[in-house]
Amino acid sequence: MQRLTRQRNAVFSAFSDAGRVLTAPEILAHAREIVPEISLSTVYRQVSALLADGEIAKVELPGEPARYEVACKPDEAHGHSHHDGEEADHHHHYFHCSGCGQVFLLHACPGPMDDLAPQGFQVQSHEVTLHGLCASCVGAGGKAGGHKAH
Amino acid sequence: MQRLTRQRNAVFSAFSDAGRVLTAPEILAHAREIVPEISLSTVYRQVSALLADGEIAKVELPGEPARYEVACKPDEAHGHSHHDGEEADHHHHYFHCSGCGQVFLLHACPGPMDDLAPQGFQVQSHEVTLHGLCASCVGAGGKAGGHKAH
DNA sequence: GTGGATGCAAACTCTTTGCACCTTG
DNA sequence: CAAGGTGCAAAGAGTTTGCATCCAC
Repeated sequence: MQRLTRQRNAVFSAFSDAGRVLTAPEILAHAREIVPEISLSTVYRQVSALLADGEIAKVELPGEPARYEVACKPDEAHGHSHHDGEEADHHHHYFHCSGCGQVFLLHACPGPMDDLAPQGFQVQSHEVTLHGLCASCVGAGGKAGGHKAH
Repeated sequence: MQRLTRQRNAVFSAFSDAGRVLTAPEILAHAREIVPEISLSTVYRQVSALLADGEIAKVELPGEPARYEVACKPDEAHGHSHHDGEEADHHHHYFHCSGCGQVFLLHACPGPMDDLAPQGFQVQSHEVTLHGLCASCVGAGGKAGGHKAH
């Protein structure tokens, strides 16, 4: 179904290059280092395909454009070709640095928070976003809040 | 500075009418019940003014258009604007119902989560969003997903 | 009467889509 | 060669802004 175009490869390898959570324009920039003529439309189309394939996951933070990260597919390469519809656990939380604007994956979860909801409400999932300064920005002078690296 | 226009009044009373967290188009709909000729631009402009005045607060949830809620201003009118740092800011979390799409304010907070961040990161704030079914939608048969309350 | 507020339309950001052309298998 | 992907441009949602008009003060 999916053809192995240079563009598809470029989009996917953009994640390996950066190894972090990327916006569509950031993916475009990385992909253009490999295929300079690639367009933003193709990035979005390949991102959609990769999302459908479960290769990457969408990361939406409040007030931010969508980002994408490589999905953690525990044992997809182990010969288990039978892929059950939903990958059970894309349950991640994120840290948004107000210094450089980057988003980092957190490897911890505060656990279920069903008790925060009012009586009679049925909690199905939760999202946590942390804001602050990443290690680099703390080192670079702490109070540099707000200015974006460009 | 601010003139008491019918539109400003209509926008502000939209919140009293609904008493919940509203998107701009929802504010427009409520305001039009009072001032039918009001435009979406004016809603956005009045919302900006009300935000600047601290009358309302912006509520941004992942993957959702911005919403607005009346700000809790503890005792701003009493002349005592200085507080002990207890709840100077409106630190709220929200519940997003996947049934009716409404957003509800939560009155609890899981507390600081600085330990979720990697070493060297400086956590300044956190946001929590719960997803699930509100009491009405649970009562209405749970899987009523998608239909909006008019 | 004057200046801030309004309504309309255009602009802007982010994302999706229609269409003619090109590439992969 | 044909199915499918690509680039460009245009369309959409959500939000902001320029401008002539209007109305609260």
